[in-house]
Amino acid sequence: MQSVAYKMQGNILHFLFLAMSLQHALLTSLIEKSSSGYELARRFDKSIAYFWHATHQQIYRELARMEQQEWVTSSIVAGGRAGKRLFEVQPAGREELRRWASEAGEPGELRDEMMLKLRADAAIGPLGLSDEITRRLQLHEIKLRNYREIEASDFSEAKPSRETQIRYLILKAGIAFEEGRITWSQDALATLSRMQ
Amino acid sequence: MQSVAYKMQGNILHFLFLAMSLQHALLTSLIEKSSSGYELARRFDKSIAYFWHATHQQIYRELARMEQQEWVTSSIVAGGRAGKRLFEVQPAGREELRRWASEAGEPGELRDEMMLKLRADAAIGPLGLSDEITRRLQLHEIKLRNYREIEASDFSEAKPSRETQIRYLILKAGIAFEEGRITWSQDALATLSRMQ
DNA sequence: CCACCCATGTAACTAGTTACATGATTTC
DNA sequence: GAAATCATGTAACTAGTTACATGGGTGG
Repeated sequence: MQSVAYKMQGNILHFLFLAMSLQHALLTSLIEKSSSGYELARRFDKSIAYFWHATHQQIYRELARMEQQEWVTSSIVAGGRAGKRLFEVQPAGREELRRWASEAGEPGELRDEMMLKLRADAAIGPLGLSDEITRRLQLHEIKLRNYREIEASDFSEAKPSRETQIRYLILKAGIAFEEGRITWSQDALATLSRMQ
Repeated sequence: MQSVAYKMQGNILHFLFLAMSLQHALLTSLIEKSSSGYELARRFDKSIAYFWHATHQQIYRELARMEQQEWVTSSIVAGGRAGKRLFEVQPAGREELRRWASEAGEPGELRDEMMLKLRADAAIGPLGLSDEITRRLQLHEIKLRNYREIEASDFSEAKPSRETQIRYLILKAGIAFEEGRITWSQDALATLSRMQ
């Protein structure tokens, strides 16, 4: 959250803030595998989507910024489709990733609309939220099943590598989160039906 | 997430999207108690801050927008400090709150930087994240203790009202979240130290 | 030849953050 | 009379969203 650099743009002095994380997520993803913006967007949806979503527009914008800062370079792929560019992380990008990782940060917020809707229900009377809670409960159950499948297929080795163990930790955070939401949703449904 | 209205502004036709939630959080807060923007910001930090933070600048901006839409009105307080305005919710505001509550929505994302840092650690080698995880573990423990105190003081009645039961549900979501993070952090610390 | 996926991008917005600014009232 | 708190706001940014636009390649 501290400003660490500034530059001129037009006539306006302005500060760059370096608590941004989408860039760091992309750097990590590109270190794992150099890719085009499109591939990155697809992979992001699959691997980071446990806890984050980003649109392709955002990703292209951040890639352009990172290229300006020389954290990544891009080159047009010969054999690929017209215009396809391969992004690769440069030493400055790796450096930045290390710097960012050692920074302190805030734990993320929960930011769940349902909590607001419950407050509204308490304030202006029954709003019939049970259906929506049931819908969400099902979504959480589907997510949890997916995670459990990944767990069974990717993390059952006897002697997992360091990398595998870390990726498992991340998955377990997702599993715990979904389980928590499921338990809570069931509690909420029981409470609401008891009161109706 | 659907567009439901449009209007002219300058020469540009543009759409209004009504999935916004800060306005609905403020409407609920104002129904509970009509307040000035300043009081609202303080109260927001206390009651909604389990899962959401908003700055006073954001709150004043949304209050101005809601006044334009006639969801709230404001009047200068006679006895108060110079310029103090009391905001009150109008029927259109209550109507809007009901409409929004019956809408379907997406469950919130987790969006935790630490997961990204762990991925980076897996990709470019040990980054020494244990200290930061320990720091966060302590933050979660403090939050949990606070929630447990609120639980003991506000939610021990034998026959809680509907409103109290709903507010307790919201608190329990916060408690479950913090407990989940604590358990996960301990697991992560154990895994990292085993590998080091 | 048509639909679908790959691939890149612009325009224009809404939401959230940070810095700066001002002044009144209460408390010590 | 100085510091803390109450109270409102502007300016200027960064982050994220939605709509629109374009075109090539692949599979049926």
